[in-house]
Amino acid sequence: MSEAGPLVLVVEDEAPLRRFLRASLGAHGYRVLEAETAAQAELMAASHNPELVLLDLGLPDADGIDVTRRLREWSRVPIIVLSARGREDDKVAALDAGADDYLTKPFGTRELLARLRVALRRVEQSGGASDAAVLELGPLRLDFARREVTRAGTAVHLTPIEYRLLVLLARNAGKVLTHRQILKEVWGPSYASQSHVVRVHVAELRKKIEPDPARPRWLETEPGVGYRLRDRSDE
Amino acid sequence: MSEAGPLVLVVEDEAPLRRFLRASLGAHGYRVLEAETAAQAELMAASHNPELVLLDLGLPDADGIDVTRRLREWSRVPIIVLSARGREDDKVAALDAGADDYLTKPFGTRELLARLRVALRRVEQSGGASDAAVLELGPLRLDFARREVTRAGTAVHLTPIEYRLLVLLARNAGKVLTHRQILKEVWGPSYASQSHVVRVHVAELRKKIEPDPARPRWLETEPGVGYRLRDRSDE
DNA sequence: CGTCGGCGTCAAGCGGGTGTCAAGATTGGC
DNA sequence: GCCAATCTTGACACCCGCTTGACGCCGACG
Repeated sequence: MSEAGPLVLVVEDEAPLRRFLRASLGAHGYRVLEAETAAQAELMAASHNPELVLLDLGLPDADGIDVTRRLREWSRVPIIVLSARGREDDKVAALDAGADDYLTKPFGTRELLARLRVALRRVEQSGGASDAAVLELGPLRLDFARREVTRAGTAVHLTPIEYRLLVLLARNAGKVLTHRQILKEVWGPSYASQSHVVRVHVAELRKKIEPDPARPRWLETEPGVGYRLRDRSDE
Repeated sequence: MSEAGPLVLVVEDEAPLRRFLRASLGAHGYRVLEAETAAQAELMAASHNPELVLLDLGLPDADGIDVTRRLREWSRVPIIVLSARGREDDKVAALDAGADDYLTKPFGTRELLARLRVALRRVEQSGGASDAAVLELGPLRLDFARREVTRAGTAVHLTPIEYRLLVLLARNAGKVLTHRQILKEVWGPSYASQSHVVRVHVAELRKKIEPDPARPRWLETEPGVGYRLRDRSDE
């Protein structure tokens, strides 16, 4: 049950402190990413999408406050600033730039970990409100948070597999998905090549979302390849 | 544009500091509520539903950490703790009890205001996910502060687990919560995959809040996924 | 013109998830 | 230490939904 803990990006140029943070966080189950410069930090934040950033203000190549501001242009990841500077102006500047917390060195490990938990606790309970909550395709409407599908305003009841199938197709609307892709995503990697199951469930799905299931207008068959959910209405 | 600012509840027993906070906050556009004791604080939090709480740890009638914990049983309002105690253990205890920030006296006004802005900024962009003191869903009415549930006007007695279960579902009304989510929130992270317990308690809950428990209209099950509490009354 | 392979449809059977009840186990109050 | 309330655990029946197989249709191709 020891699954991977939250991913934390540590931005710190001094090697000893960096090592210390890596050890402390690692010992408490966090996965740690490290960056030594502002440039590195932004790259890693963009590519690895960490769940929290520990940011030292005293970086060699840029001011930490600028790093905070630039991160905030596209990300809401919690940022905890670590700094040797204890001046009130520095704190205010960092916090107003978008930081979530500010610790002055030297700080206690237990306090750092507690403030880390606070930041992570918050993103958790605010939930995944960020990812696209609702998708509209012609008369179809998928509400992922509610796990609810409506067609022309009326609710449609879908079984678990039908729902997963429709979500997969809708997320790739317009694109053709092969039988193999569909099996892998909906049924799991172990189901090798039983495309018959797919056909049956596609038929069920068509009965529920197509005006005339015998002549599909939305969920089209690409013979020999797979299926596609149209994203445009007209021909 | 100068509408009434955010409502802040100041919990502080020393009159001079209380006056100072009132003045500082008032000067920056905040509306200020004041409480001198833990008992007062809880009452005012429940009745006025402030957008932030400034909490002194050293209250005459109760420990501030207990106040935090009790507030967290029904509210997610940001709590910033002010304390003369600078010991790391105190900070960790307060933060883990549910506080969002911890300032050691003496603190600078500008830093306090900055940390206040951070806390308020967060609730703002998280989009106010149902965070009221009392919630109404069809015939159901949940009073979080009083820990009281009524259905069609008559009080309903709920066991601790039933109550936590209902609160969780109500806070996410309309959304589907998976068995795993429910277990983690109500029973704790250690309970891995014992969805059987959930079923039993959902059944108990239905007996108490559903008109016809055999045919659930509000607490619906999403087969293979989890449960959902309806927020819309219609069919 | 016949055959073959891919696709859609239907029905049957089975398995797993769900609801329900009741018997222990546990807790807390007096 | 006992009683009441509550939570857990197990057993069991039910039912929905998934799978599987059979069959017909249609176009491709020899």
